[in-house]
Amino acid sequence: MKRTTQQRRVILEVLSAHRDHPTAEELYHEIRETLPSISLGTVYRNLDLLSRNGDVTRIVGSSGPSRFDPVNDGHPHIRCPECNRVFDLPGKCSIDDLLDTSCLKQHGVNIQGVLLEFTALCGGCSADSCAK
Amino acid sequence: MKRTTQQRRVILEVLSAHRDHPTAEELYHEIRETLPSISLGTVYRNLDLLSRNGDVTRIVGSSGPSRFDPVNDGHPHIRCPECNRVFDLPGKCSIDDLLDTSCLKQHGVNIQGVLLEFTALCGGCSADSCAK
DNA sequence: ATGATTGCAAATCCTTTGCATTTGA
DNA sequence: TCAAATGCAAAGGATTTGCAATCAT
Repeated sequence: MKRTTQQRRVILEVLSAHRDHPTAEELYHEIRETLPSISLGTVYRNLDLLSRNGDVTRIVGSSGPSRFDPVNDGHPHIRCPECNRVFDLPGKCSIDDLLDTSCLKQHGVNIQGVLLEFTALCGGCSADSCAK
Repeated sequence: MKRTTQQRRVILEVLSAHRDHPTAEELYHEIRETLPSISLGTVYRNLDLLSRNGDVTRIVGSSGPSRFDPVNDGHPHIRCPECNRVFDLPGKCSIDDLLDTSCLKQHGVNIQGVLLEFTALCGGCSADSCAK
């Protein structure tokens, strides 16, 4: 049975306060300010559990470590290949829209999840590129 | 300057003969039947080069190693969370369709790539689940 | 009380890299 | 000829796992 430990609560709190999408390691360092003795393994274990549970979203990318998103509504992400950061995409690209417009409906497939990520230079790195 | 080595040619040949999406390690074992002395590092190096070059597609998943697809037309994939295999999705879900229907156009973002992967139990694992 | 969860560290998995050697243009 | 590519093995980064101790219920 699942228990509400202090660690799990703080991990979710700290992640939920993020408007960006931190890595497990970044969360770990941040959480250590509140719980100095928490271990990296515990952060990984809980992020895994929370994402399996649908409380948060694990964003896997074409490179680098997983990032985590406290919002789990199936919205798409966009990744900058330079700095490897992930941003939310605004607009009506929800999971439902995707499924509606996709070829899945007609196949009667029971979808458990959608992984959608666009790659494009972000503003900062785009500016850097011009300077190069 | 890029050279056509025997290794690179055979890697591309073997991958191209696949209708599924093997991992680097799977390709490595298969290729060793033709080139017994090829190393895993060379397979990885070439798959990386080929995918950067747009000759093949690297499919990163929410778990497990990367898989590779000889077809690079931006078609979406579907992954079974049980056996972790990746299947092609038929139908008109091309990268262009995605971009047309997405919220990206109106943002004028210069997209470099799209990562689209649905998760659903495949036929085999779905049947297994019922037996459990 | 007791099973879930933790901290710690070692292990594992996947992938990349350094370097001496070989090979294709 | 000579830079690109290879084989080998070691290193690397991210994540998972085993285990004894702790903690929530």
